Amino acid sequence: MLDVRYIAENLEEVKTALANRSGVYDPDKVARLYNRKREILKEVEVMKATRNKESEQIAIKKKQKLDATEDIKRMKELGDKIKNLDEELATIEPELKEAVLSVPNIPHPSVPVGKEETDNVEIRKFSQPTTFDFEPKPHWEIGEKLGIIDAATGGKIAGARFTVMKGLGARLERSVYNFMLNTHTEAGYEEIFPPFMVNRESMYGTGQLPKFEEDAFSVKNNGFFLIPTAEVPVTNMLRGDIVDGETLPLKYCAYTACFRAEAGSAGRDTRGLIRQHQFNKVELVEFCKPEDSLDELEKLTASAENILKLLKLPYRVVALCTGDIGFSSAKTFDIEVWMPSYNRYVEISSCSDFMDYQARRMNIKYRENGKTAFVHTLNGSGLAVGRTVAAIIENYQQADGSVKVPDALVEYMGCEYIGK
RNA sequence: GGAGAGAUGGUUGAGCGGUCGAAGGCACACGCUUGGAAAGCGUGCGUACGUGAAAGCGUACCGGGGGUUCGAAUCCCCCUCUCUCCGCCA
Repeated sequence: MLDVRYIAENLEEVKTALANRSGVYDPDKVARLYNRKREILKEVEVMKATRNKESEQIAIKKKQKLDATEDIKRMKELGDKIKNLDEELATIEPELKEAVLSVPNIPHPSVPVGKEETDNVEIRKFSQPTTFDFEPKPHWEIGEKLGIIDAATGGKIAGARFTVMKGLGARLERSVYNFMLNTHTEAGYEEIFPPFMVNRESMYGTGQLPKFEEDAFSVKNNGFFLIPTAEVPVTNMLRGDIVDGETLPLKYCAYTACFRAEAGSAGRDTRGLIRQHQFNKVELVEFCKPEDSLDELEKLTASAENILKLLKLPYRVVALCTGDIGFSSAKTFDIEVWMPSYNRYVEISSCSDFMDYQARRMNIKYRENGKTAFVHTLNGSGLAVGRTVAAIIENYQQADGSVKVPDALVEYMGCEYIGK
């Protein structure tokens, strides 16, 4: 969330900065409620100061066995007034909180201005779209034929958007995330294996709640949520903490399964591994000092890109425009891998700098030279495993229906081809 | 799931309804001392909001929420979490 006071005191500036954002939010309401809260606080704090002082006097009188009934009566009246004001505060505060939580992050000035996906800007490209001297097939057909992707059984035992990976398919899945974790830990990210379920507070912390509750799966008998991304448990590890500035940046990588209801995606990407209710992902999460965050975003994006480079998969990096960046993000790069069956680039990672937006919401600070300040948080997929597997199968497919194993994965797979 | 115990600052650990934002120890920071260190001594050491140029001052916070009271870390109620024992389980 943004700083409430900043919104109230720089209302026009905030509105201008958010002008190119999509969504509904009401900074005016934030300012109005904040100003009212301030008025009440001013009034009630003076009253409380009086009460505290006089109550002390009552204590002294009582100790001296003097009569204090008059003072007690006065304080009782004051107490009622305080109670009334406190009650008004108690109604304003949740409203204010809700209002400020609904205001999205301010895009960084370097973010391209635009309304939608088509206004995103390609930043760089690695390699060229794969060419074939035969008619390439989509990964779900290749996978089914090789007996490594079984959508039908997934549907039988769970439902639509669930898949069973078998044999070398299951091994490919495992190889890919092991390869990712090894690569990232060698690059200095600390490996985390978090819970796949989290409590409600954690979902609020990273912003999945309250706005996007329908996108998440929840567990009926205890109120937990299945994590939609490792960002949720890993970022929340530091919720409410003040860390020593010298430990920054803190860089984590985590493999988890991810669970998404995919509400509102009916009919989209119904075949293959692109859009599942459960998928594997390796996530990169970082906490750093404010002055470093834009550089760190570049590095984090490079770390994610490195996986595709090592796998020799063609990709491009896109800077999302103001209308397309996520709600909490100040700046986002998407990494898109070439997917022959789609005949276009498909998102495989989204790397975002949230600045202090998440940190303020989660109250994560660092201390340096005796002062505390909010950290900056960043995260990015490094990468989505299912989509990587799909991209490997499609880009490495051979004329005979087999799939060549990328050089970087041969040692993990223990073979050079799937289906030979 | 059953029974019991507990939750206080970075940590440990006191705290009779009143001068308690909270003793003491440890850790940490600075200074003195020293050739240098250790020890010793001294000083400092929570967060947020508000106000102020600053020092400071005000308010709130002792797991979370509610209540009693002129006044709550302390009393009452609800919730959450942790620990011990039992059961079950990987």
